[in-house]
Amino acid sequence: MNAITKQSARRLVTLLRSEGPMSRVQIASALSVQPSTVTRLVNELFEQGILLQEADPDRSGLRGYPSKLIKLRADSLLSVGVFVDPDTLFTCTVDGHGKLLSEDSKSISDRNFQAVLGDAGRMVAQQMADLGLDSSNFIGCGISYPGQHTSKPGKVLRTTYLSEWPDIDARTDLEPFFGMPVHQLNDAKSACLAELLFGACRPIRNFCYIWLSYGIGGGAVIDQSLYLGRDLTAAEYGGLFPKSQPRPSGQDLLDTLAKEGIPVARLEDIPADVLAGPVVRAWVDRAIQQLRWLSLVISRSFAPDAIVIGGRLADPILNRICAELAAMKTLGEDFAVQPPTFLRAITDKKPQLGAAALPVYFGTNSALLPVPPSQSHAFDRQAGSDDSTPA
Amino acid sequence: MNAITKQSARRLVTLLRSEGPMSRVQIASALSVQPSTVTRLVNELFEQGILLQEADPDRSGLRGYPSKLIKLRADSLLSVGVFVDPDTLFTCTVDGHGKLLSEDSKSISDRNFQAVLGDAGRMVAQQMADLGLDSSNFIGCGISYPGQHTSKPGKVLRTTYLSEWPDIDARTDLEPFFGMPVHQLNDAKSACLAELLFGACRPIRNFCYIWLSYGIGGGAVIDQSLYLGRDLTAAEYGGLFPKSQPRPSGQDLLDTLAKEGIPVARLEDIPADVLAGPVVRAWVDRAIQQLRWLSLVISRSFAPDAIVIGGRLADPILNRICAELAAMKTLGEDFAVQPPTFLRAITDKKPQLGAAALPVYFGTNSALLPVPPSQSHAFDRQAGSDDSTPA
DNA sequence: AACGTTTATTTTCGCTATGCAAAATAATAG
DNA sequence: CTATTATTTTGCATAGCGAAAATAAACGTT
Repeated sequence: MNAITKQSARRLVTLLRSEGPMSRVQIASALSVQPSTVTRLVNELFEQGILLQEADPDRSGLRGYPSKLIKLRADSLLSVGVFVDPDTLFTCTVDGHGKLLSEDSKSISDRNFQAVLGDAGRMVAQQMADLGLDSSNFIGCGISYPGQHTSKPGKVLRTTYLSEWPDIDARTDLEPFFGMPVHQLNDAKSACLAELLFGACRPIRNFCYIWLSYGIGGGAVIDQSLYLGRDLTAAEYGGLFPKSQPRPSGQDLLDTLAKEGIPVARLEDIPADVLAGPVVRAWVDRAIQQLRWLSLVISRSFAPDAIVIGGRLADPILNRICAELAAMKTLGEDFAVQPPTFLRAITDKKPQLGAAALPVYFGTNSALLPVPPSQSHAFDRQAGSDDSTPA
Repeated sequence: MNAITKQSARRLVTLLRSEGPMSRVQIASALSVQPSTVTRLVNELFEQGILLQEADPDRSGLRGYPSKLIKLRADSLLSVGVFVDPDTLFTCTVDGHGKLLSEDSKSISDRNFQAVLGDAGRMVAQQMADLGLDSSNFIGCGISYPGQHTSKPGKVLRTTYLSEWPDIDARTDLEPFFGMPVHQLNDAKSACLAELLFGACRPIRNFCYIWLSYGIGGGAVIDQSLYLGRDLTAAEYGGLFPKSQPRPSGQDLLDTLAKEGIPVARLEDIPADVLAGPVVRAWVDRAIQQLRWLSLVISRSFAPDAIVIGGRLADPILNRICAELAAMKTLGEDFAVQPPTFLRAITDKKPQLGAAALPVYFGTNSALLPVPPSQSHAFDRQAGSDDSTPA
């Protein structure tokens, strides 16, 4: 009874997530539908427990029927996120606003598929029980891990660490572990969705996400919808930086540090003094030049409103990269139009959030385009018609 | 009475243009609607003179109700195209299959806006009269010329040659000259649409077009819809090749020839022996390397099914570029997925066709996505619902 | 060769969901 | 108490669906 199936209801939820609470009239205008349609949709979503209304503080004291603000109910659209780091398993539950209700982690001793997923299922079950909830309260579970998508549709990612994992079909292979619908995408695209649904990109219609982790990934959102491209390989920016060359990836940074006699195992373990030191500084300087070039490429191909920087690289590094890119007057010659805005991701340090965003996205999102085609030239003319003949 | 307003009707026309003639059942399956819906839509479009049906030759000799193929009526959806070269004005009328019904050209003596558009209007009126038609038989007029789109919405392109032209609003400033709806896009994006509607890209859902003319432009089609990006600047690939450096543009080729003592005024005027000679060969060799890099960029950002090469560069040059790109085993390191197909455009030598494609596109096209969101996980569960309470 | 059978496709029919325009309603300011 | 404004309701039109019926060929049987 509660899956959001109507296209317009999905557009409504997507709009509210993007713009925040709005009145019915504003919604109607934004979706290009009648206010009455909004009222009907909103009433249905009230009954499904997805929306709430509250008094509009901005309008108190003004004339007219007091508008009420329609907004997403925080405690609805609960979802589960599972992020599989090569070494650690992260799980969480989140509400529809992306607030963590619970989280847990466990180091991975046995990378066997059954073992990891079995652990994940048990961790999730425990968290649900602790919250007094069960799987029927959740819209689904998202699973993400680093890797590249391959051409096998519905199958899992290629990834070096988990290469012994079988080809996985989300529906048949993963759902038994969780008892709810399961969705999966790689770490970068999941993080991109977290930023879209819960993070800094909520109000941005078109953006590209540059994900700087151990590897380099990305995502592209067009009109509040993830654009995946052929074989889900759109915005795989890592492929633009050959692994044989210096590249702005976390692994490259760790390798650089090791070569300089500062061996560090994980990105999180880089000490603060090293982060502030000359080796990291020089590495970031070079990375910024490479990412400036990437930003130019993105601007000239996708022309997004914003380019978003996020990943598991240390915050000081990503902050500096973002700030310096944003400060650049131009990304290249002959820029006839404004360069895009640069934004710093805010959900990237919790990769489980990305996973948890998947069920929310696939269960509620819809392109925010007006449904009726633009009739800017609705002339009523057509060759071959016999309308000219009077009846 | 005849504008195609229904979303599903537009999807149907878009599908038929993409796939060619199909039976009603095939259409229903492709659009994810019921056969009865297709029958109703098809009947409406028969009455509007847009579709025809014919016997299905493949099915003769088989049991069962003989399916009939539904197809676009060639003599419907007539449109007018106006291409403004800096030196020459090209006009044409085309049918819905992109067949030229008439064409005309006139060298531009006075680049004044009123003068050029006045000439265009008169040329078009003459062609319509010669065909025994008038503006009511046409769905609209497209205007295109070289230049870059700017951030002014609905306004005209920036272009060096026509820089004295005023900001133009298609509806108010251009329609009076033609007495029908007018649409405009720059030369590259118009050519991209011609290829989508009339040319080699009809069956391709996602592709990127590389337009090599005096300048370098491009277009990106996602799900049979033109993706424009912010300020219509998506896929403006020229911006990836600084004008201060050698670049794969026609102007660069002419400059190169001039430097070698072979001055040529226009791309069409390069003699065959020069085209086959060493200067052009060397230039093309370098252009191919640059375009290989561009193709890598496109593959990693858009991940299209195909990359299409077209433009006003001489056919031997474009043919060689396309063939050599297609023959490359890989565009870069670490290609986990197939590189895209390379296609040679077939409508690029008639830039008026691009202009004429605009009214057809804006009047009939629609994204080919299924209208209902994919319900691969149509579980009916939702936190906060009171459905658990028995009535 | 005639005629019923099989098969695939198309159409008809009744119903539901969606959406729109106009009227009614509710709250507030003056 | 009236004007203003935003929302909701009402009545109607359209789009799309599922199921059943109708249709058009070819096959099999006599």
